[in-house]
This record gives sequence, structure tokens and C-alpha cells, in this order.
Amino acid sequence: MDKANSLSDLARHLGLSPATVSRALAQHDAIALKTRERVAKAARDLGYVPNRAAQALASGRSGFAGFLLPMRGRGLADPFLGEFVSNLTEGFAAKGVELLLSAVPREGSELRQLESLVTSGRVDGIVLSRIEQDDPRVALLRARGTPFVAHGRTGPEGTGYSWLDTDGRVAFAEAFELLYALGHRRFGLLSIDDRLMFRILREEGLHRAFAAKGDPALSLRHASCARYDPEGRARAIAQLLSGPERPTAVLAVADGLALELMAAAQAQGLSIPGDLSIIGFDNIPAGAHVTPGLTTFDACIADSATELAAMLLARIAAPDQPHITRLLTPQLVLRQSHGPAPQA
Amino acid sequence: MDKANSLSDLARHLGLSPATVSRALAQHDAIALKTRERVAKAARDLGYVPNRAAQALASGRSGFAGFLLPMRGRGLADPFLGEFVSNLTEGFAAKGVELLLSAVPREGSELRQLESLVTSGRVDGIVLSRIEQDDPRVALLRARGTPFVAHGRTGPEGTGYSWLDTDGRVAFAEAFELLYALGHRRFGLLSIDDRLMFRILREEGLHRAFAAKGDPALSLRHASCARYDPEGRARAIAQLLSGPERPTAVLAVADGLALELMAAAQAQGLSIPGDLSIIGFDNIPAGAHVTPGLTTFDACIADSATELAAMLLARIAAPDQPHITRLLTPQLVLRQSHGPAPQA
DNA sequence: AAATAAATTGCAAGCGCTTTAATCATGGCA
DNA sequence: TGCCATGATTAAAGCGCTTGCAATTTATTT
Repeated sequence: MDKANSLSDLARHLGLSPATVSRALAQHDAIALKTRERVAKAARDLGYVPNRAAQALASGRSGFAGFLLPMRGRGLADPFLGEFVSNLTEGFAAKGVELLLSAVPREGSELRQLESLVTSGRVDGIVLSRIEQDDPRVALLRARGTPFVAHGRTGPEGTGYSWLDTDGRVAFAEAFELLYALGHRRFGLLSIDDRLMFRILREEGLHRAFAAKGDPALSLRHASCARYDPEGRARAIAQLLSGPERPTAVLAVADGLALELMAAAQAQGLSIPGDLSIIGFDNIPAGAHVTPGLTTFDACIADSATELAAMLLARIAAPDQPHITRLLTPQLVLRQSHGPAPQA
Repeated sequence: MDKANSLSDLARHLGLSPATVSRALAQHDAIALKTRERVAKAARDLGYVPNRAAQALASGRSGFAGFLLPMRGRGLADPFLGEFVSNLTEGFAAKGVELLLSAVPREGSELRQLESLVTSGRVDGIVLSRIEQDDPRVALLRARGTPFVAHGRTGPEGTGYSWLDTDGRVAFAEAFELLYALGHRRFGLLSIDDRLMFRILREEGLHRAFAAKGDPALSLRHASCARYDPEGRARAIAQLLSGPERPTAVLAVADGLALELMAAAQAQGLSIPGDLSIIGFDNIPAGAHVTPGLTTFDACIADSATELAAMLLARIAAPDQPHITRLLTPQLVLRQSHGPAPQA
């Protein structure tokens, strides 16, 4: 059994023209079904695998979707990223598109790397995550007309591009209402210190719900830290837990922060949820395995990734269609880290 | 300022031929230095970025090195993988080669995926990790003549391909000697249950050192589990810790196992290292943060990745050079999880 | 049966780059 | 001045595939 290394090898073997074979393999319906099957079988038998570079050059499509993989902080070890990337991959694979993970070593080079990725034709489209307020990456891709979808928004509105987000505002408002109903009046907010839009929206949700109560007994202590700074995080947590007037309920904008807070609180002898209620966001696996289980919101990472892949494929196929935006409502995952406010 | 979207645009702008411009950009020394500089400047000014598909098709080089990203188990969340991939990326980036991370959804499809990756020309070479005994991926790539390097060996010898490994045999022998000298006689081995070569070699190191003593007082309890099976792991650990004759010192073939063992032992009231000494392997970050700190071996993941990248680049550039093999000796990281054997 | 429409397949150009072999300048030397 | 070595540049042929359009075959209609 000889091998077919190129389309024309295969075409010669079949007594067809390369054009027909190319169309047959692409399931063009101008080609008779019988022919398509014949070609598919021959391709399999002769171990023919199309040359992707040639396909890309001829068609103008690379068959890759790009994702910038942040290497700072916990890098790939981020449980969020792992699940996200897995599901993106599967979402694309169904359509024969592969995910090109482009590792971003230092944060500074990200924009240039993104530009090179698209202008060099290595990818047909981009999935952006961890969107910041007025994210320059969004601006760049919009200006270039490159198909892309964003996991998150650059602002509360977010028009002019396709995005999918989980509604952190309603989630944090819901969390506040729950804790308020349980008698809590001294609230804490544990957050990060950058332009990430998700934390801005979550904070906003809390602030609005808080303000809407108009309850003079309410107080809010806000502590935040830089994204990749363990010491800053420890300081913020210490500040949150200090003094007799410390909060009885804390919302953390991410589960990672919530878990650290929980550990620190327990280390200084506080009982959870007896002395302190904690609610996080994301529903990372570790939150289910600590004691008490972390009450949090499920960010539907897997579904989001699947959906984003489909959205990007749609944009690549039809770039002129109107933009799609999807706002998912995160579900509260009730576990044991929250409870009634302690008696004064 | 107009933009140059293709080589010939750029060439026309410069009054040069495409051939010259191509060579100039590639720093061919047949091109006068002055011309090279002139071309580089024009390319920068006109925002020219070469089309990678065209380069790949013409040169037969994709500019990508491939790495199969296992999505099973902890997937990307594996701390080992994260560091490994980061350093691979950087190692390649210096030479203008990018790392193509090809996500492997289910384990069964890995071989086919690997074959498609190389025959489709998407990658110029492959980095293989988690090598198993008689690994079929190694066989496949050798048969195809594709440049690749392996992180690990298919057997103690490992000839016919380039590999880099850390010497688990000497490490585990060293760990045994250390614990023996501390008075331990009842040993335990916590391992996994598959064909991964590294665990086979580490076990072998222990077994040999153990046998070499010829000490009738010595005993060894071996417990193992499947790779991605939390319950099996729990069972293996329970078995290791059961009964009055349980080991006083356990070697775990990976830090992850060691940490779980430590947690389980502490949960059942054992003091570490008072009642039980534990030594792991890999030196993952978490091992430094538990109490007591985990004594382990440093697997030099970062250095290995950097070195492997260089090795692969060398193979791609000169496939006919003799194979390189490197055996690193892991350094013992002394922390607090080991100590003298408890008094009978 | 002829004419027309529909279903298939093939021709040929070209995607943007690299590379071999050839051409063109330039200066050194007799 | 003429010839050759050396250095610098270019012409042209692909790399393996896709795709617009033309050509061919087959089915349908009158």
C-alpha cells in the first residue's frame, strides 16, 4: 500500500482532478455523494493528511483560533484557566478548528504578541478572557476587524463586539440580600486592585444593593490587593479581620481570595460561619473540599467556554452578522460558609 | 504611511526584489549589511508581518514546536505542567519558534492526534513528556523520522532518540539511605499503577538499595493506585497507614501523593515526622507551604524545559546529528517531614 | 429525439513566501 | 585596458492547496 502525500497523488490514484478531490474532502455538495465517499475511503487507505500550511495559504484560513495564555501569577496552574481551555478546545475541535495557545511571558508584551498573532495569519480569530475596563486588546481587534469574542465586558454596556459574561452585579446583590436577611449589618468586601471588569461589576452590585437599603446600621469595609501579590493579599485579609468592629460577613470577588480569608480567619480562632460568613465567586473545585464548604456562585466556566467557541466560529464564518452578547446569571451554590449574624 | 501586506509590497517600496527582501529579513549574510538594515527599517515602518502560512509552505517549516497537553486528571491545573510549559515557551521563543499546545481531550486519541500533528506539517518537532515504558509515541515519531525530544525515557537505556531525565533511581536510593541511617526499618512506598517510566525507575532505585542492605529487619509495604482515581488513592494511603506494623517511613513517587499521605496521616493523629517520615519527589510549590514542610527532591522542571527546548531546536536544525541524552541528578530538598525513626 | 436544465467534474490561476541557479556590478591585478 | 574573482542582487520555479468559471456528462422535459 503506497502513501499519498499530496492532493495530486491522491487525485491521480483516483483518476480525478485535484479540484474534485479537494472539494470532496471538504464535503462540498457540488460533488456527488458517491464520489465523496470514494475519495474519503481512498484518503483513509492511503493515509493522506492535508498540508495545513498549503490549506491556510490557499484559503486564507489558518484553522486556528487563538487564546493568550497568561503565564504570570499561577499561570497554567489556575484551575479556572484549565477548565476554560479544555472546553474551548472541545468546542472548536468539533468544527475542525484547533486552539492555538499562545503563551504570554510578561504582561507588557501582550498587545504586540496579539497583533503579530493576527497579522501573521496564524489564527482566524481570538478568544479574549480576563477583560479589563476599556481593554486595549478589544480596541486593537476591533480596529483590525479581526473576529474575536470576549469572556467579559470592557464596561457595563459593551457594544461593538461579541461577548459573554456572567452577571456579577446581580450575583453580589443577591449575596448581600441573603446575608442581610440573615441579620448581618457589618459587611466586608475582599477584592483586587486592578482594572479587571468582573471585579468592578461585582463590587458595583454589592455597593448598589448596599446603598439601596439606606440602613444607617450598615457598614462596609473594603480591602483590596494587587493581583499577583501574596503579601498584599495577606495584608488586605488582616485588615479585614482586625479590630472589634470587624465585618461579620465578607464577600470575596474570587474563590481564591475567599479560601485564603477563610484559612486566615480560622487561624486566628474565628469560627465560620459562627463568627464570620464568607461568600465567594467562581465555584472552583477547592471550595467544595474545605471545611466548611465555601458558599459561592457558579461561574459556569465550562458552559461559557463551549458557548464562546461557538460564538467565535460563527463570527469567523460570517463576520458581518450583528454581534452577539450573552449575560449568564450565576447560580448561588449554598454550602456552609455563611449563616446567621452572630449575636452582639 | 501606507502598509505593506506582502513581501512584494515591501520589495516594491524599497526598489528591491522579493528574493532580496526575503533574505534580508532572514539575516542571510549574502545580503549586504546595509541593505539588511534598510529592509528591516522599512518593514518596521510599514508594519510588515510575514504570512506564516506562506513561509511554512515555501520553506517546509511551520515555525511551531508541538506539545501534547493532557486534559485528563488535573489538566492544566497541574503545577508541574504549568512551569514546564512556561519554560518551554521561553526556550523556543528566543529562536522565533512558537509552542503549539495541542490539547488531548481523551487519552485514547493521543496517538492519532500526534500523527496528524506531524503529518499535517503543523509542527516541526515535538516535545514529549510523561514517557511510559515502551511508549508508543516514541515509536511512532522514530518511525516517521520526526524530530522530537523526550522528557523521560522509555526504558533504563533509552537509545535511538534524544531525551532528558532526572535520575529517580539514585534519588530514591539516596532517600532510602538517609532514612535507614535515621533508624527506619519499616518502609512504605506510595506509587501509581501505570506504565509511567519515572515511577518505575524510582521504585527500582528504592528496591535495589533495599535489597543491597540484606538486612532481615527491613520490611517494605508497597501501595499503589491508578493515576486519576481519588478513591483508589485514598485506599492506597489507608492501606499504607493501617495496622500496628505500619511503615515508619514512606517514599512517595510524587509530591502530590506525599501531600495527601501527610494529610491523611495527620488526620488519623499521627505526628510527622515523629511517627512517620515522608519523602516525596518533584518539589512542587505546595510542598513548601504545608506543615511540616515536605522533604523532597527537586526535579528541576524549569531547567529541564529550557534544556529540552534547546535540544529540540538543535534536532530540527540538524536531524542527522547523533542523539543527545542528559541525566540530571535531582537535589534533595531537606525540610521537616522526615526524622529519626520512632522508638519501639 | 432534440432541446434544455441540472448535476458533476476539470482547468488554471494564484495564495505569499523561499530558494536554486543565474545575472549583474565592482574592484583588483596583470 | 581587459579579464577574472568576489560580492550583491534577481528571475523564476515551485511549496500543496482552494476556488471561480468553464466544460462535460447525465437527467428531464416537450
